Amino acid sequence: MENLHSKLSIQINNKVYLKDPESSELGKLIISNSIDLIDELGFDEFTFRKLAAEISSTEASIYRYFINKHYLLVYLTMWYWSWQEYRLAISLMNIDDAKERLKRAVNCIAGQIVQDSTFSQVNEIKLARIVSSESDKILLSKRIDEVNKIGLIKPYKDLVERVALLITDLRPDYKYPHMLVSTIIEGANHQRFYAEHLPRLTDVVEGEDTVTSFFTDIINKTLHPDDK
Amino acid sequence: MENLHSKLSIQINNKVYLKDPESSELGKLIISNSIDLIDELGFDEFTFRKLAAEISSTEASIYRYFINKHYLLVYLTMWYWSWQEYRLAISLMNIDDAKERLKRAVNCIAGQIVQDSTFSQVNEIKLARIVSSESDKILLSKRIDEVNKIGLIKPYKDLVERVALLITDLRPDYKYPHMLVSTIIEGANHQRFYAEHLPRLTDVVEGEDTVTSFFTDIINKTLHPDDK
Amino acid sequence: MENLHSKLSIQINNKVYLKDPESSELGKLIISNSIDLIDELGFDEFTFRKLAAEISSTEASIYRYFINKHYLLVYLTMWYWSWQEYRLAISLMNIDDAKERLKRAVNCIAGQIVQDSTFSQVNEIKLARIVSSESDKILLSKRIDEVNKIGLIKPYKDLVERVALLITDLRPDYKYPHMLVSTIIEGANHQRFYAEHLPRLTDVVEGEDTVTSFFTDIINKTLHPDDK
Amino acid sequence: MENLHSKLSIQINNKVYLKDPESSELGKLIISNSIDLIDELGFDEFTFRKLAAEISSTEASIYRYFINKHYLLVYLTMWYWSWQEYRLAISLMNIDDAKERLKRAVNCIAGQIVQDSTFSQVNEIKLARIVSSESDKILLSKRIDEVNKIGLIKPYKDLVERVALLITDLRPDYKYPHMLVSTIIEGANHQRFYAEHLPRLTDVVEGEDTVTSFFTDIINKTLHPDDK
DNA sequence: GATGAATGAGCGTTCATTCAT
DNA sequence: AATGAATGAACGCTCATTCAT
Repeated sequence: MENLHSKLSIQINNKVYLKDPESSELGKLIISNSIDLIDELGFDEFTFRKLAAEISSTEASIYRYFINKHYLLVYLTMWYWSWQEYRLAISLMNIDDAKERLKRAVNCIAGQIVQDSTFSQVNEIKLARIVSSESDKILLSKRIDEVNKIGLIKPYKDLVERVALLITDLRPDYKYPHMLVSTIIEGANHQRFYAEHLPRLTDVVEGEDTVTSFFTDIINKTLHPDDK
Repeated sequence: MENLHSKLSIQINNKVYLKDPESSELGKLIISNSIDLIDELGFDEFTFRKLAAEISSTEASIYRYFINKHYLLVYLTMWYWSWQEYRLAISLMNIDDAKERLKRAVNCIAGQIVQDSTFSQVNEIKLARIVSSESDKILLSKRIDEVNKIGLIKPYKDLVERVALLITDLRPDYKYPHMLVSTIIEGANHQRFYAEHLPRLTDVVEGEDTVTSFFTDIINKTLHPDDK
Repeated sequence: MENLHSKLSIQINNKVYLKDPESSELGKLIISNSIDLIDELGFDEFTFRKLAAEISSTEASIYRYFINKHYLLVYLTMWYWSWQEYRLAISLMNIDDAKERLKRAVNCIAGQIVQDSTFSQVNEIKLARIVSSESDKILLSKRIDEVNKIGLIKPYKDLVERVALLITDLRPDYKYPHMLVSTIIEGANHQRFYAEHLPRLTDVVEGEDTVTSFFTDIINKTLHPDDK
Repeated sequence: MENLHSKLSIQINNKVYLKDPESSELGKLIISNSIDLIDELGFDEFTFRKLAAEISSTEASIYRYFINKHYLLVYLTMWYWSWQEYRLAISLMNIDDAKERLKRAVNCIAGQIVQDSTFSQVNEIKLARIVSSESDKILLSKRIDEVNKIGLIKPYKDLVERVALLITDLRPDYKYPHMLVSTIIEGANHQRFYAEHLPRLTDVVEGEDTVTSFFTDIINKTLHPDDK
């Protein structure tokens, strides 16, 4: 497992940050506390001032690491998608059956997140909640082209691509693999949020992971129309 | 058609505003110019100060109508969903076949928006783009519970409900009609945005409305697995 | 009593208001509700907007009566001092002994206020509390000279004068009758406030009206040094 | 005198400020100029914006030192009372006779203020005038309990206590020492203001410090009724 | 005479950011 | 490398006030 981890370790494009937060204690504090704080306040209410107060440091110090709070959010989001791809890679190891591979992938991207103890300064559950509710502020933002141009969306596109390939492996003639994958990823995020706040937009069934069931059902029917 | 319009006219919950913007010239200016400005700047950069400058009025005057810019966005979004339901109602008139009704509904909610000359101060194309990229700031916001409690999300929930019922009409045993509908509506919004900015997340085919095709395909296969 | 009341009825200098609030129902509403509201919020937080909301009228309507909120406070305060002088006049009727007259006067100006049912729209207890804590904003204000020039402080000066004369009647050689009276009036206000909020500045004795006792003691000793 | 000063230097509760204004040049500018400006404009017209313009700095910089202008006024007032206690301490040094001690104390608290060159950035004459006319905005304010709870009124209460003890030394049986002291302090402030603006409330005698004489007379008669 | 609508002005506050140490 | 101090700029909001009806 150790060598796996090192092989698959999470690499973040160095254009998101000015100084790698992994390279110092303060940097790690910035990461872990920003996750807590954004989860608690929402991204709009989150500021470098509040973060600085939280870690007993100063705004100026945080600016050493990130140009602005938008880029910090991009960093967290990229980390999350990279981690998701890493999880997926592990989940697919030594699995050969295309159907089973896809099933596992859907579980990864639509299923519930659990804490991963490999990365100590990251609370993956909170981070998933942040990505859920705030990542649209990156993906649908006016700044998307600028951010995309320097490659910061790559981890997300890679994840989508990788799952899309699993679909193509299974059904080479299916015409919309990328749309299907990105719709599932983002739809799952939304549905989990609605389950808590706007249940009339969902069909929650007590005691099962309705979100996963829903998307698995779609995948099965969409890709295996004549299977039976 | 005239009497239809009056029957189906768009009513907005009066808790979103302090003073009905439909009730005065200034109010209408606020609506039409806020649509232009939010579309141009994005909601984060949009401020009452800028809007006031645009309509040669003052922030104080705008505050007579809306508590803050968040509620203005809620107003616009509610208007949009109400208008969508109104469009849907028209599109389904005198159509009896359940399959055809659902097909038309999907076209409505996933299809491209065109300008509607009935409502002069609203540019529906820009508004659709705003709802596309900013409505998550309402639906996924920390304030959702407060906003939902006073009934401001009702138009969206009603729209989802109405389409979900079409699904139930066709397949009474399908378990996830609401999730399917809300996923389609929001997925379509995202996909249209990606088509322009992040094509690797989509599967655009030149010369066809890929988004509609994609979701129509899902609907068909998900709801008619053994039809043919 | 009726003719007494008419003789001694409270006349307010007509320069404080634009339109006499006694002359209309709305005017009376303005008076009674402003007393409630200033007592509740403090004068700084009190605004014509809030008052208008309270009486379901508009700011513009209130401006028909008073130039601004400062003058409304002056009105209330003048009313209060005039009412105090009226109370004093009643309390001294048919009393001839100079000592007794002074004693009653001190009771009037330093004693606790009770509701007077003669003036229905005025809650004298609340008004006394307002005068207590806010009248310094008139008497010590930068605008005092402007307000004083048009005679708006007259009721207060008249009250002080009248009590000072009682002192002079008793001790013609006492040199500081006005200072003594104004110090007592204002001191009593402060002491009552402190009794509630800053007891370390007072010497409250359970079960007696310490404020009155304190000032009565001062009066007695200051004016009767060789009485015994 | 030097070592006395260091012993008795003025310490201000650090809850009034965010950053100690004594700790920087800007801080000292804030103090000295706010005294000038409040004295000139009155506290209501005084704003951080105007102060910032005066010292060629920005509101933001001032907010580094004080939460809001109310707390700045509390700071100034506390400083004033601490300074008064310091003056008193000096004035009583090596004086043993209780009567003489009290007499000096009354001179301190009721007498006229003169400039003290020890504290360069503070113009004590202006500050005294400010405390005179504005301190009631602290002591009688709706916020008094909040301010008192965190100890910001302590300097005033200490000063009152200290003088009250002198009274008790002289007349252990006198029942209202605190009321007498606080009445004198505040009465003196008012009387000095009236002498300038509302002479009919006072009994000014040309060429003597009437305010001091008046209160000294009260003290003497109130505390030594049978002395002669 | 009373009100509805609108507005000019300015306050308090916070933010993102820079500079000097 | 990290921080303390300072600041320019703008935002959100409210107030007092006026005008037209």
